[in-house]
Amino acid sequence: MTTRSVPARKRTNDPEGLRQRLVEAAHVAFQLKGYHGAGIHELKHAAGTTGGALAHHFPTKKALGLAVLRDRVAAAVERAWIAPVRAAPTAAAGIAAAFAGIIAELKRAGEVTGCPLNNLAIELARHDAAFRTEIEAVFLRWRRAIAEKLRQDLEAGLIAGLQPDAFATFVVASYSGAMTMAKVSQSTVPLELCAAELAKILEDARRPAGPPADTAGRGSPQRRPRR
Amino acid sequence: MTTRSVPARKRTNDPEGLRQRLVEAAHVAFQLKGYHGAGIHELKHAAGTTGGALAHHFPTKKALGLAVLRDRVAAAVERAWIAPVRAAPTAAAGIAAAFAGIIAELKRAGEVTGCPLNNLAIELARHDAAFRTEIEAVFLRWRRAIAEKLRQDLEAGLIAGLQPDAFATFVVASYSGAMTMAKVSQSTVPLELCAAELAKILEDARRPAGPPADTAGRGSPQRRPRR
DNA sequence: GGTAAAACAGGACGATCATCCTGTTTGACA
DNA sequence: TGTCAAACAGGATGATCGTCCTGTTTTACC
Repeated sequence: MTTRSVPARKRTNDPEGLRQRLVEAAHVAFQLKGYHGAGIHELKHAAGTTGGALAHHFPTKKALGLAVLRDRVAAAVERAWIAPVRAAPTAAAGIAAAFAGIIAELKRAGEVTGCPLNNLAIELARHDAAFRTEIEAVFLRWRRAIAEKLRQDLEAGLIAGLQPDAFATFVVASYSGAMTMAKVSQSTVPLELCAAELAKILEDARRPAGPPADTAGRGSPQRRPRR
Repeated sequence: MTTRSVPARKRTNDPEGLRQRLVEAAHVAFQLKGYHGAGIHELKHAAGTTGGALAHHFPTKKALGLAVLRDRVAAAVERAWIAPVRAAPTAAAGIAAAFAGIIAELKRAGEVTGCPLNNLAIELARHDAAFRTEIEAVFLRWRRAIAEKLRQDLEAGLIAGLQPDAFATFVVASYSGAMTMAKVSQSTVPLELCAAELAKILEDARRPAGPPADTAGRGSPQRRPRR
């Protein structure tokens, strides 16, 4: 226990806290202005720190960008998509919940800054191999979570006639593209339209009542096999 | 007619040609490295010109960017999507043709640089109002072409149970998002999966034989009204 | 052929970019 | 309490950013 009666502290060393502030500031700035559009000076000013601290925690801008991807963007996808899908009773409910949550948040914010993963993906996928790998991993986890839920629904006999992996990719693609248009039009309408379309498709894939499917049994689904 | 027997020409004034070279170089560079990622020096070097010429044709980088959007990006969307959709017998065929053409071109190129409209949209939509307006206009024309074709199919009784405008937005969103994933994974697979999903959905919306629909007639479509 | 504007060349310009360097403060441990 | 590495401050650094300025060449028109 050091003498804590020192009159006034000039500085408080808080490496983890400052690191978080830097990553958060970068996350926000990248989301608003893009990776190349946001300058280092702006980032350290927003985080309330200086060049020395930034260099200590992140030697290069690339290191900071990777931290944003790993810590914030991956977490955002987890929070907005993976968790709702996993928690929902069905894939259809989970997808609807994810869309609804994001739309509600956008309306509350009053502006559309776009999907953080897509924003960085388009700007950095071809720019650097490390970024590309990291981004691809997040996309993969995202698709996997949806596909897994779809597989559960299929095995439970709740839906029929679709391939989990292909449809999961389709869902992510529809959402991503809708968010891009939402960003351009600064409106949630594209997201609402796409959510409705996906809901219709999943409704059509639903089985009538749903007696647990005889998984290995006869190959004839009860309703409209989608070829 | 001037004396054309001058020994050697040092320069050939070709304002329109140089302008095209500048716009083309910028289009390529923006596609590969993004708007902010591509520098002015790089652009004028690629176009084989100097600062004076660039300043003469485009006073600012923004002016050059807008020219790229109007001249090249809009044309790319027109060529890859609007024209195939208009030329096709049905919307389903047009959408399939657009996907197929783009996938074939990507395989020929051996790399995926992404949709030029999406690339610029995500980077510039929130950066500048002029860019946003221009990008939104291209998206609108794109969606309108698909919606128009869907409306024709509906009126011809070829399909039923979907809203043209909403579904057109859905198609553009699916493609855009799929292209983003294709860029990240450097693979055409996401595009192929999404094309197949859209084909399935449009197949399900197809009417059996297709006697020209009694447009204003009874409100009960022959097969599975999608609510 | 003379003239003026358009079409270019080529470099200067200040600002900002990301990174690095030196020096000071803090905190853990002996 | 003394020591030392980690954690920061703050500015220097060269490179590159986009823009602008001066001067020369070409072209259209009289």
